[in-house]
Amino acid sequence: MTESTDRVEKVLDLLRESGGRATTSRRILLRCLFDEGPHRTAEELAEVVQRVAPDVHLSTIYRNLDELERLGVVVHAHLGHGPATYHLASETHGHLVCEVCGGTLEAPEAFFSELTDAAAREYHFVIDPRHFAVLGRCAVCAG
Amino acid sequence: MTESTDRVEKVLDLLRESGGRATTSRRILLRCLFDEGPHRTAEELAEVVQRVAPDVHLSTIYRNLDELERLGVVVHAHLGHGPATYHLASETHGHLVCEVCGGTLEAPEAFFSELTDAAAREYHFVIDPRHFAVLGRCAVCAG
DNA sequence: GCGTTCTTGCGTCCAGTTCGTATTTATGAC
DNA sequence: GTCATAAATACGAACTGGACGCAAGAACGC
Repeated sequence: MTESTDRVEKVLDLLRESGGRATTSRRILLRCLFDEGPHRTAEELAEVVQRVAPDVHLSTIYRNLDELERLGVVVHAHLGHGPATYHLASETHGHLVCEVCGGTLEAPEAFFSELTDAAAREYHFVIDPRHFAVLGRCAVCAG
Repeated sequence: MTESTDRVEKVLDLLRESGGRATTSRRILLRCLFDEGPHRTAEELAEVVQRVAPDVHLSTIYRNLDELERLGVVVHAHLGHGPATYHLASETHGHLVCEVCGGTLEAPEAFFSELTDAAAREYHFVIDPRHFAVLGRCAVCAG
């Protein structure tokens, strides 16, 4: 608990350094991001935040997530259809998402390195495997 | 023109075979799909169709695209943010989409084969590289 | 032709997200 | 501590992309 509080305050310092302010809703949101698992949608985060501070509005969550993303603290990813999910930038990875059951597999960035290299070589294109999921069928649904 | 008319009629035959009907709006939509370039959004297609038949409703476009997809004539792909794009199933390929400028590169399915193989090997996951784009930065925007 | 069934147009509704605005709040200067 | 000021907030409304229900219209088999 104390550890995640430390990390929260570190990010708030970062916010202040860039002209932002350390507000209650940001503190709670950050706590949730550090304590809860990854792949949280804005709505899910809002729900958790609102258990502590019911007045925090969903649009505040969105704006704070935007701000945190601009600071490089969180990133969002689109895992197929449906809402975007947010997680800490320090925990990035690629995603394999099943089109049938919606299950997601996390794959290390290294898993995409061959494709990334090929894209750079053949198209001078720098792939970011984190922002969008790679879709397909999982072991169960493909069988 | 005559050639694409032939192709349109062939699809309409397919529709009839599966219990569907050959309607004016479907004829025009198919004409657009064959004549216009790929990567058309439903809205763009609606605009083109409506130049010929202004009464065709956007929801009709959606429904017909769904139906054509069920028949395997067209497929849709999500190229990053924004609306889905539709193109002929015979012209499938993967997409590399630039997050900065929005430009899209088409890559043959073979380009993804190593990743596809690795996913099958390591995760028993069957990748479909066509449905969602791979995001990143194009040569210009990465430079 | 004629009835059946499919399709269409229209309006409405939905999720996910963004935006405008008046009000509140954190922060630095005193 | 107090105060001015700029930043953030709550709230609601708007917006985009798309799905849906329904009554009216159009294709098709006979």
